[in-house]
Amino acid sequence: MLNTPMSEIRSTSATARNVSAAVARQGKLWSNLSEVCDLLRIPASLGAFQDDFQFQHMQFKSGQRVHTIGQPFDMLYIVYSGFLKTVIIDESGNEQVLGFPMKGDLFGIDGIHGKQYSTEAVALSNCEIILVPFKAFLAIGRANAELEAAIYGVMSRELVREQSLIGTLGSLSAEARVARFLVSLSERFSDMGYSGKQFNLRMTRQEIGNYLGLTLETVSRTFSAFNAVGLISVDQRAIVLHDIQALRTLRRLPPSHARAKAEAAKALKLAAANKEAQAAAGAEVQAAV
Amino acid sequence: MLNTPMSEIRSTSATARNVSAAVARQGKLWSNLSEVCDLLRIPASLGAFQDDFQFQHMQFKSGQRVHTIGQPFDMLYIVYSGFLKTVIIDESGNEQVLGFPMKGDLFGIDGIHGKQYSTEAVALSNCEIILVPFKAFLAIGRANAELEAAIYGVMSRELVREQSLIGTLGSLSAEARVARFLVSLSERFSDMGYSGKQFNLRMTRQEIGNYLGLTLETVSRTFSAFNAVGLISVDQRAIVLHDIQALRTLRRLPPSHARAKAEAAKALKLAAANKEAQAAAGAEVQAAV
DNA sequence: CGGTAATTTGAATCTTTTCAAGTTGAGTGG
DNA sequence: CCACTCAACTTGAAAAGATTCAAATTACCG
Repeated sequence: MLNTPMSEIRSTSATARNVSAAVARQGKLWSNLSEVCDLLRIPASLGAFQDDFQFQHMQFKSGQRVHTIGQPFDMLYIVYSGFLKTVIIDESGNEQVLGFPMKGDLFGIDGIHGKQYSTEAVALSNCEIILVPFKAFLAIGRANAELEAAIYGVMSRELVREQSLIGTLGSLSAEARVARFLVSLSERFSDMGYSGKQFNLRMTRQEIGNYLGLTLETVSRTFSAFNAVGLISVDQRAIVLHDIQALRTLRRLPPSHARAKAEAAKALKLAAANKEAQAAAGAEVQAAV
Repeated sequence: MLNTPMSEIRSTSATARNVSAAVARQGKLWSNLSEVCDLLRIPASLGAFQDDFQFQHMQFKSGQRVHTIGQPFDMLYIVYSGFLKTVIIDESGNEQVLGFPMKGDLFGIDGIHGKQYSTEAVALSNCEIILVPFKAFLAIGRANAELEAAIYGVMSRELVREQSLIGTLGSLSAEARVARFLVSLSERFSDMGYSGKQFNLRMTRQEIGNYLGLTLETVSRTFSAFNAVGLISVDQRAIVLHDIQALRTLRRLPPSHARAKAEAAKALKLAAANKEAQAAAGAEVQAAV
């Protein structure tokens, strides 16, 4: 089930298709300022008239690193296409996933302070990345005051995103973390023009668990539990969200013995009654405390 | 024990004392740009010659809010003196502490994106805060290119600080979290010119626990355990760090039954032998995995 | 000096992790 | 094209770690 590749769901514009074709041929491309602003979700009007700035693209194969920890900082990066993860590595070599940058996301900001990157960005798929030399980045702000305010806004957005992750790690159960992770992915896919209801995960259970402060087994079990109560369908990397609102506010699933009772009740009845039991199990999902 | 008030440990400069006196009289004061740069740890040379910018101070009593969630954004804030906490509040009213701003820290950045604050800043003691209108903040950057780069650096620093918190929440045991929290406080106090070895906590166990993703009981127990093995001394809010390096790299304390055995051994012997057992328990602290 | 908030500590419980084993799936070479 | 292999994933059972609930003690504010 659910093996539809992402590319078939994608709502590709004519421009995007031409661009992809071009990339496939030359593996290289440039973006102008207004395209970059558009990607970063900065009101287009601000950067529309500036064509002095051109930004080079660069291709990365799955597994390649865009930048590594300790590497001298001189670039910011914007995802043009593909999926990545950013990680920090502590003194004993343990990774901590900080985020999963995708189309329109800016990364590398951590390098400004300290003049070297404190994180590592790894491509999870083949990626096309826009290179933004920090010097150019500064020059843009100087050239246009409104744009500069918008740039601060983009950095602030990153900060808020991280704060939200802190909130997730600091106070939610495993189930709530996984649920919100799925909702957050859903929203980002929607923004990108993909389906927010069904999509393929681009990262492993290990990476998800690491990101959420859980083990891969807990992530797997939680997916299975959500699947069992009908909140989602999972098959490996393929996900379908059946009740986004429930996922959004979920705090805990009913304890498994209660679910087992529900299962038992379901088993006693037959086909027709079956559906009602399913619905009941779904309704039993707890929301706020 | 350890009731020395912070003010006695403080190494107060002549300027700072005059300033404090002035504040006590008028409850109001202005800072110029070079003073602000100094506070933010921006190389002094950059802002030294600019006297066009003046920033107003404002007093907050313990418990007062500097800004609240949803409030329209138009200011950034720099701590001149005192201690605060910043929190987010989720849809069901639960707080999550994000940080404890103190002297020299910039906060309010989260408000830039979205034009309203997404966090709340609460004074934990009487505070003096420098108000930096965002317009002025932008103007500073425009007036001086080098300064602008430094400003981005300060924002980047905040981002890195949050990433480090994410790493802590995502992968460390309760004991390691508390240990690193103490080390981090120690370093900040040192930077401020206070003692990094002994200090008073400005926040409750509840607030520490919330910040670290733990319950207040776990924090209290962990303090007690560190105290028992001689890593620190605790008495209410008063803390003495006896082995900062051990705290920095600590992953787990030996299981309590092992410590109990050590205690038993200690009980059998007497005064002189006592000290050796203590040392042994200290040495037993595990570091890397 | 009384009253409330903060802290400590114990015991039981619950969640998540750890360890272990088996399954599935994609890619590779014969 | 199929067997083989490795990584990813799933699931179970036991163990560990942290939380919850409860009670007692200690500070601190007015």
